[in-house]
Amino acid sequence: MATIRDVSKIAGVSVATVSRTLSKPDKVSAKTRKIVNAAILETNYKPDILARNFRTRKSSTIVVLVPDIANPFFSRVIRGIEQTAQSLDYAVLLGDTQGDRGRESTYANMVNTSQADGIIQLDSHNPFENNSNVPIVNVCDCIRGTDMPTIELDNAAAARKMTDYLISQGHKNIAIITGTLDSTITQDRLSGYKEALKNASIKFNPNNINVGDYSFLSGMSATRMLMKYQAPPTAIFCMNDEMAIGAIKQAKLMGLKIPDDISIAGFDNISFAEYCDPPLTTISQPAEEFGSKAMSMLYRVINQDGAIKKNTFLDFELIIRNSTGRNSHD
Amino acid sequence: MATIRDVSKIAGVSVATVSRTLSKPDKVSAKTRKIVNAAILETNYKPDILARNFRTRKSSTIVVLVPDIANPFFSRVIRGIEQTAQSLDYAVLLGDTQGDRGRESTYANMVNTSQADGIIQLDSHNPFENNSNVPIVNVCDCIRGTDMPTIELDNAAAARKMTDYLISQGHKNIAIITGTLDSTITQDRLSGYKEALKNASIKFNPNNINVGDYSFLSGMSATRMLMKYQAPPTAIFCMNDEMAIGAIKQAKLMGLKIPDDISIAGFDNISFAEYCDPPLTTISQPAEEFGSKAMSMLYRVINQDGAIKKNTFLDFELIIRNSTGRNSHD
DNA sequence: CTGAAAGCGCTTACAG
DNA sequence: CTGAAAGCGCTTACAG
Repeated sequence: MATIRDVSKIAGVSVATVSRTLSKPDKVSAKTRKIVNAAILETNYKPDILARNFRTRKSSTIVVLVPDIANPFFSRVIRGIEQTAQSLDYAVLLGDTQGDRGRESTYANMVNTSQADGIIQLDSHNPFENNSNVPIVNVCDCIRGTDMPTIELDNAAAARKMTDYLISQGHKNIAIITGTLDSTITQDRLSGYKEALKNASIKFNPNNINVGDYSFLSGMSATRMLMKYQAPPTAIFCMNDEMAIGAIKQAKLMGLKIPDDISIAGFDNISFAEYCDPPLTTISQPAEEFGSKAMSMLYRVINQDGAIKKNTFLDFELIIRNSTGRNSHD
Repeated sequence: MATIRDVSKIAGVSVATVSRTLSKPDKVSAKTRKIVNAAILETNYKPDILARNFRTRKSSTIVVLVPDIANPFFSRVIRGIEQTAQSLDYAVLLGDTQGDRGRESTYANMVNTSQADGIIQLDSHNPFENNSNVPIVNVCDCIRGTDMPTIELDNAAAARKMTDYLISQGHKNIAIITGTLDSTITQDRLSGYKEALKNASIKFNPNNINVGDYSFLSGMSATRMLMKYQAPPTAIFCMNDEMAIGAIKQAKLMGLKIPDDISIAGFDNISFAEYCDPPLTTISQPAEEFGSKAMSMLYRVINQDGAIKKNTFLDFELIIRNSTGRNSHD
């Protein structure tokens, strides 16, 4: 590969001039620029970005910590991150952590070794033990009480909206299948559910809370348990669409009609929500926008360029489809 | 951040010795090692990997070119890449190309600028105009007639197996909904389908080929057209699961019973295949293994360490579920 | 507008 | 086993 030195020799100028022609062309005379550009073409010179990054002490790379890249919601968030990173000339390193703290800190540490300039964390952990001054943005599932800027949904409000809707359909015995309990998202959605019940003066029944883990299978097994109660719920609100799809499958296996016998709702509005049978009532989240906003925010944090908003909330939408309907049990 | 210089001063040794303590500890006396390690601890020194990469002329980073990260099959492949990359101490840069050649070559060019050591390409394009000597592995959707090592399925054999199975169920009028025609995968699966018909002495009907684009919607619209024929097909083989799920939705909308009125099969065995209604008959592909094998192969190419196999074929499996059944039309 | 020079933080032959 | 020194390919104050 040709280096800047090769170009400078052929052009008969200093390496400084070649460098300037590339980075600050207005500081170079038109004539010199022409000569240099010709030499660049001739040598097929491509600047060594690794060397440049090393010299300028910035990698123009960010790392995204994601619990599971194969999750259909996260993969859309990452698509949003990636698109915006491209337009800002940042490269995106993938840190699939599988929820493992060790992997998280390994990846997060890439900032300390100059391999990345900042971090986008999609999980509700702080990858650093104490508040460091590493640029980091927390998106989707956000920790409370840290200095990290967050981009999130008002998950309590969204869960309240869904629960309100189910109540409006005449449901009183409404179960909820939660995600893993250590996640902020789970906690917020749970409190939104409880609030809605309270506002409607419906007594909260602890048996109606079933802990899942955001997987299809946990949606199935939770539903199996719930439907064995003496007074089974007439509606089940699942904290994500996968669990709701699992719940639908289980309900059908038990011979139940949806939504006549049981209403089932999800959260996320993944693309399959529209294609399952019946189509899923759910909360739509702007997945790509989460990614895009997170990347823009991280850019501002890294480059101290623009206002840093501590907490950003994006809009959600209740999508009513046919997996839910009026309570026909009483 | 502490540098190697800081450590060397505190330890009272040269920077060379600090460097060796980290990279070739057996070349350093136990006593010196102890002193150096203490100094490293004291200063909380983290080697600057960017500087190291620059110095050693390798980035220990690879870039993966993927048409769409949000595709549930690709995201599993990437998970496989990422896991293996981790164990080989490589970082993974994400290149979501959206099928755009310009983006592909931008990302591929990162190897020429020292930002990456090699490329995994998930699409059937050569990102370089002419055969370059850039380390690259082509996986899943592979180009014919290049020097790139490929890791793929025998897609023709897999499509033949599915078609054979449908024929064995008494189907003769079997339609196929293809992916985009410029993809090698599409071509291979199409020829497998044709071969199977030929082997069974079933006359191939060009009207039974409907071109889709691997999306739900194209599965729906293709099915709408196919079912309007005077003699509509009794089975539809879709080249991926999304189109099959779209086809199922459309068939239901038209009041058809699956599989009684129409058998529908997919390809990929994404996680939703098991949860749609009826569960989808499909071809299972080892998505993670594709990624993992691709990464191992790329490692060997980059480091010229181990045998390079030009074409690797992984195993597929026919998964029979309830979206297909015996032809009950004649 | 241009060039000479320093230097980013490492690694690694080379000499001892 | 250890150190002094060169150098990876750039960028950027500084001087002119």
